Amino acid sequence: MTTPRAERTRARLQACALELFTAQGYDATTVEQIATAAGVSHMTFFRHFPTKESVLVEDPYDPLIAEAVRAQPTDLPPLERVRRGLLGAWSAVPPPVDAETRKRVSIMAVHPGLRAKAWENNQRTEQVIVEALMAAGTSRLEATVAAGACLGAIMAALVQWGTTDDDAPLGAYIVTAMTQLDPTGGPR
Amino acid sequence: MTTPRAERTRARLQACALELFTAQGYDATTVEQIATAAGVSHMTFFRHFPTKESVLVEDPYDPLIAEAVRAQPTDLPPLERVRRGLLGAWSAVPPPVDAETRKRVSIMAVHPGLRAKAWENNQRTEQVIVEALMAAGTSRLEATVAAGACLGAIMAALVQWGTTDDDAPLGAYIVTAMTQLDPTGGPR
DNA sequence: CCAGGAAATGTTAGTAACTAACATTGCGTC
DNA sequence: GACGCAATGTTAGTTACTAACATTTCCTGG
Repeated sequence: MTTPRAERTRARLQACALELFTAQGYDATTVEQIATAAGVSHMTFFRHFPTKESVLVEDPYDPLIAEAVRAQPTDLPPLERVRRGLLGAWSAVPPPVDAETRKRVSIMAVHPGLRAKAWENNQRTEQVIVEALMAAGTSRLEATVAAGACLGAIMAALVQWGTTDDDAPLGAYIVTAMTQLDPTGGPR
Repeated sequence: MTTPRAERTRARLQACALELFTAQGYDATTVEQIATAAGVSHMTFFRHFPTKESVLVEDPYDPLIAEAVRAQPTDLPPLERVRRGLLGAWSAVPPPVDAETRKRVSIMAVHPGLRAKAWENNQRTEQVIVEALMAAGTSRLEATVAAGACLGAIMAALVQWGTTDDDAPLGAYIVTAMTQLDPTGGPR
């Protein structure tokens, strides 16, 4: 039900923000500047994005991931279920990764504060995975640890992908990360 | 070389902060209030702690961890080296965990923003582990993923310990977390 | 005991990310 | 073309944090 006008200003804000961030750096860019560049006031910015960082992130894949984890056979250990679930979710519905995505990740990857904020998002994903596991009888501690480990690994891979020059696809990094958590050592 | 006077005000600030946080919540407590409670100005607060959150955290164990990881046999896979290193560092020099520590962790555990900030600290630890692994010839990607996975698991265990009522020692949670990453399934 | 100097703290003024309350403008519908 | 609601603007705050400079406190040597 989002109005087309709102959607346009939202996109404009995102584009201007990305441009300014790459041009002069994240910290050196103020919300006021972004808003002005997009032709709106700073209040409008905050109506579309709750925080300055949120203009860089968006990640509506949580339900998908939860489903993929839930679909794993319950006789596997929790860590393995999360590992296969994440891998499966990725290969089933690979999110679009374009040049803009890369730019966004790059900005985040080199900025400790932003990486931390990105982790805040991860926490929501973690919650979702934990619930999926607990629904199958796993204890909360085991579930949280399994989710934390896998997401920690994926986050690390994401940051690496964002800082390297090499133009391998993000998917390759994700697969590497998850394979490393394979107790069998995975395919060699 | 820290002067005794400075050390005392630092401690006073920490104590007052903890008290106010537990009494009225982290967000509802202003730095000004903490400073006033400690009998100093807000500038003094920031001279001792770079940010508001930093009054809750401190974690000078990075060198220890790096050493423990470095000491692992290099023919083990990276993840296993980190896993054993962290487990070893913990059992070798368990940090003092008192009621105050628990209070601090509790405050952090229920506050998403604070958890994210705590992750910012983790990143420094991650860096240290990555360097230790790379010194033994591991690729940066593999090293980062191994460190990210283990720290993600430990972080998850820490948060669980901070939110549960059960008074099991933190060490038990850490061991559980690391055991879950054991590819052999660990001791049953 | 007191003077000198450095470390710790205070004062003041400023920036930037947010928030709340209320006014205004644009845009589709009847 | 008026009406009504969503999107935006204005204004005035609060709070974390920084910089520059003034002041106090405390230790040390004479």
